[in-house]
Amino acid sequence: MSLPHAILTALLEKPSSGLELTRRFDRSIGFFWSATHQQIYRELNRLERDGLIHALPQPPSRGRRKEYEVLPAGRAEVARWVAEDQDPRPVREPLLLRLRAATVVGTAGLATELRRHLALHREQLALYEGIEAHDFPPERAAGENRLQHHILRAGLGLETFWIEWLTATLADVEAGGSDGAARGPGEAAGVQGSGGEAG
Amino acid sequence: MSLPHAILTALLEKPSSGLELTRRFDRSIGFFWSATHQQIYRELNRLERDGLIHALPQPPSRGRRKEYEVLPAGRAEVARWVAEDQDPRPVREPLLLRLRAATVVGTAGLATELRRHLALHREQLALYEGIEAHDFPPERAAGENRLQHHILRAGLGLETFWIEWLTATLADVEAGGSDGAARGPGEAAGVQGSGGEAG
DNA sequence: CGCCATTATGCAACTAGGTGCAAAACAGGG
DNA sequence: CCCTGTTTTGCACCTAGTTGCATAATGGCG
Repeated sequence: MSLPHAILTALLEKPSSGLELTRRFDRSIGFFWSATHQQIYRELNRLERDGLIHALPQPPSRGRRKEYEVLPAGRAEVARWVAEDQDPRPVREPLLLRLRAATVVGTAGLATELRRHLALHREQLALYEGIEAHDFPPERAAGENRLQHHILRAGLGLETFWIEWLTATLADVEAGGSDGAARGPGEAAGVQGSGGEAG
Repeated sequence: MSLPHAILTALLEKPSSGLELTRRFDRSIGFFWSATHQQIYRELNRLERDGLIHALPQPPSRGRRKEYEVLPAGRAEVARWVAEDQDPRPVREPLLLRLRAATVVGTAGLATELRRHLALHREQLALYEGIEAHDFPPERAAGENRLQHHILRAGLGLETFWIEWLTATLADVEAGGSDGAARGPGEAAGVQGSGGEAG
């Protein structure tokens, strides 16, 4: 249940309309929690219904722009949520599943996918580096915005990790080259994980 | 849509019943794609209906154990999926959102959460290291199971990244200590992101 | 045999995110 | 003023994952 809190945070930073929020999600908050405009409008209505935000007084009708502002109850809810016990979400990474599948059905087409992902992660890293250069120049390091910088560093670090991992994995996949099925159908039993069941 | 393929992969590795699959998800596949037994049973029925797997001939009735096996169509589907164009899923990380929220409403309670997450990630790293020591001992490196090892290394790398990041971030959060709201309500406008809108 | 804990499968309802499309308001040109 | 394209909000439906609970079979024990 993070979307409502993401929206509250965005509105605390700056009261906005739904469409403005959508644009800010696309370019900033969405790096770590993406949302479509439909989701955002739906959630704005719920938040207003629940008394956490309110629309600035305007005769409300369908296509008319509505500017929202966070109410004290909303701010309190965000503060509560920041301190809340919340376990890290389990990793869900289809690419790793596909790698595992490739050990059984063969690696045909896998290298192409790895290369494509590598390119995408490099692109994302470059984007983050641009933001860092712009918003956190070395001269005024250790300012008020240490936390913001850490958030960005998480993005930088994750992309860097994937680039390194993909590079290493790709090298082995290209070297191995067992494109066909690793073994005939029917003999696949009991191959993976000799008790410990790794990765 | 990864669950059906995860199940197919698991069944290719070793034909199993629903409950066996559930246990293997808990201890191995689920590290990168978790699933409950209810999800697994539901998906097994769909996969059978669609002709990708079939249950070994047994008089079928409610609580009776059913062993499943992958059909050729199922294996082909997995091979197709391995090579399929599939963009990396966008990051969804509530902890980073909460950090961002903390820059607005204050960091009260945040350090505790960071410490808790740090402990959990250290635990998970230790688990992965145990598996690596057991399944990939240094003497028989570079064997047939290079790919499996890379999968595990992804887990190791991610946990390592989070541990480092949490350690650095925690240091700053504990140093800063602006536990209360960073600024009075109402003046929050236009603070975050001077155009570039970082992190 | 009768009882009970455990194994094993499964349904139903709910939550949250994703997709497609519609409709009201607004802005500008003719 | 009217038409048209764009902005802005929103509904309806769908898919996937989660939670709570139900029910059948099985294996041991008295």
